[in-house]
Amino acid sequence: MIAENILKQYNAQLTQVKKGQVLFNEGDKANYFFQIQTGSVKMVSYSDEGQEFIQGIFGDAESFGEPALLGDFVYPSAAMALKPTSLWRLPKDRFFDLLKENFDIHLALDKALCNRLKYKNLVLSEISFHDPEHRLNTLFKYLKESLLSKNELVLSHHIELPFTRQQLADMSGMRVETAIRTIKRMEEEGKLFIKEGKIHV
Amino acid sequence: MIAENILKQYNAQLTQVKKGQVLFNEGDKANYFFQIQTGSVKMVSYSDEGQEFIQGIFGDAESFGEPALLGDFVYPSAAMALKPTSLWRLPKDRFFDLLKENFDIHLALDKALCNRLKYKNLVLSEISFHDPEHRLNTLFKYLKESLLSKNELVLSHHIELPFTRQQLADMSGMRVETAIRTIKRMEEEGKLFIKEGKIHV
DNA sequence: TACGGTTTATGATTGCGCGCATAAACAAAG
DNA sequence: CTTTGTTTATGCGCGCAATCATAAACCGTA
Repeated sequence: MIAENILKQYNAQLTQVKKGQVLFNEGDKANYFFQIQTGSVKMVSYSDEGQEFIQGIFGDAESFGEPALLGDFVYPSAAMALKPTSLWRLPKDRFFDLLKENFDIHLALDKALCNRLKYKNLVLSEISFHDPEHRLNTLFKYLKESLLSKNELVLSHHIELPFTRQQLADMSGMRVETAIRTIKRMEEEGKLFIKEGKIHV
Repeated sequence: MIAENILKQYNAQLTQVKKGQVLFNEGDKANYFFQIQTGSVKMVSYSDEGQEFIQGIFGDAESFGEPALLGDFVYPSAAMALKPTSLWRLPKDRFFDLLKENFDIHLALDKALCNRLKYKNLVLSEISFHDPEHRLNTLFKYLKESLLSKNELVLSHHIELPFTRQQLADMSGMRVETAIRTIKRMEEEGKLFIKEGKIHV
C-alpha cells in the first residue's frame, strides 16, 4: 500500500468504476499501477469454456496488476470490480520513478508480491494433494487470517466470509456444486456454521 | 541474476553441495540469499503422505528462496540440490544493503519474482481447468521457452526436456502413471517424440 | 409486489485419474 | 559382471468429483 500523498505527488489519478466493470483484459499491455482506495477487485483467468479461476481478490488499500508492469509482460489474467470501487491509477514511468526514489515503498511492494507467491504455493499444493474439504479448510484459514489482519477491530473470534460459494470454488479449483456440498458437510461436522446463508469460520 | 563481483563485494560465500543435499526445510527461518553458480536446485512442498509438488526448478545463475527473505516469513517449502551444485550465500542484512544500493538489481529481482508469479498463475489455471494432456502440453511449452532463453545456441528447433516423468508429474499436479500414460499417448499422436527415453518437444 | 437474476441446494449418472501391483529397462556403484 | 536403485511401462478396479438437470431461496429494483 502506498500512501495517498505520495501517489498524488507522482500524478496518480483517482477514478471510479462500477460493479462488474473490467479494468483490463488478459493480453492487454500494462500501462498503469493500480491501487484500490475503497472497493474490491478480482483477478481472473478464464478457460475457453468460460470457466473462471480467481487468481486473487483485492480490497481497500491493496494494489494489483503490478507483476505485468514490473515483469514487462502482458496481463496473464483480467481484472474486474466486484463492487463500486474508487482506485488510483499511476502511469508506468511515474511508478518506476516512485520506486527508485522510495526504497521503503519498493521493499513493501516486494513484500506484498512475496506474500502473493506464498499464497499461490499454498493453493497449488492444496489443489494437487488434497480433497475438497481440506482445500476449503485451508482456504478459509487463509482468508480468515487475511481478513483479520486488515480489520483490527474484531468482536468475536468467528468471522463471516464475504464470498459466494461460486467464488470460493473458483479460488480453490472446484465446481460450485462440490463447494456447496462440501461446505454443508463441514457445517454438519461442526467445522463451521452458516448464518443466513453466509459462511462463518 | 546478480553479477559475481557484486556478490563478492557484499561478502557472499561460495559453497558446494552434493546431489540430494537439503539447503533448507519448510518452516526454517530465512537467513540467506541464495544464487546458483552452476548446478540445479528444486523447491518442493510435501504432503503428509510424502507426495511431492515441485514449486520450481532453478538452474545456473538463478536465485531462489528470496520470497521468504523479502516477505519475512519462514520457508513455505524445502530446497534440495538435484545435482552437485555450487552456490552463493549472502547474509540477509547484506542482501538488503545490496538492494538498497543497486536499484537496477532490485528491479531485476522484481522481474524474476513477477515471472515466477506468472508461471504459478499459469499452472494454477491449467490444473483447475484442463486434463492431463493439456496440462503437460502447456508445461512443455513453458519449459521449452525457458530452456531456450537460457541457452542461446540451439542446433535444432526441437529440444530435450531434462526432467523425469516423476518430476513433470510433480510440477503439474498429477501422478507418475498418469504422466507416463499421457506422454505415451502424446507421442503416438505425434505431439512429441521420445528418444532413448527422453522427451523431445 | 411482482419479476428477473443470482445464489444455494440436491439428486442421478458417468468418466477419468488415482492407487496399487507388477515388471521391464536402464543407470550407477561395488 | 553382479547388485541395487531408479525410471519407465502397463493392467485393473474403485471412488470421487464433474456434469447435467431441476428447483427453492434470496435479492435488488422497477
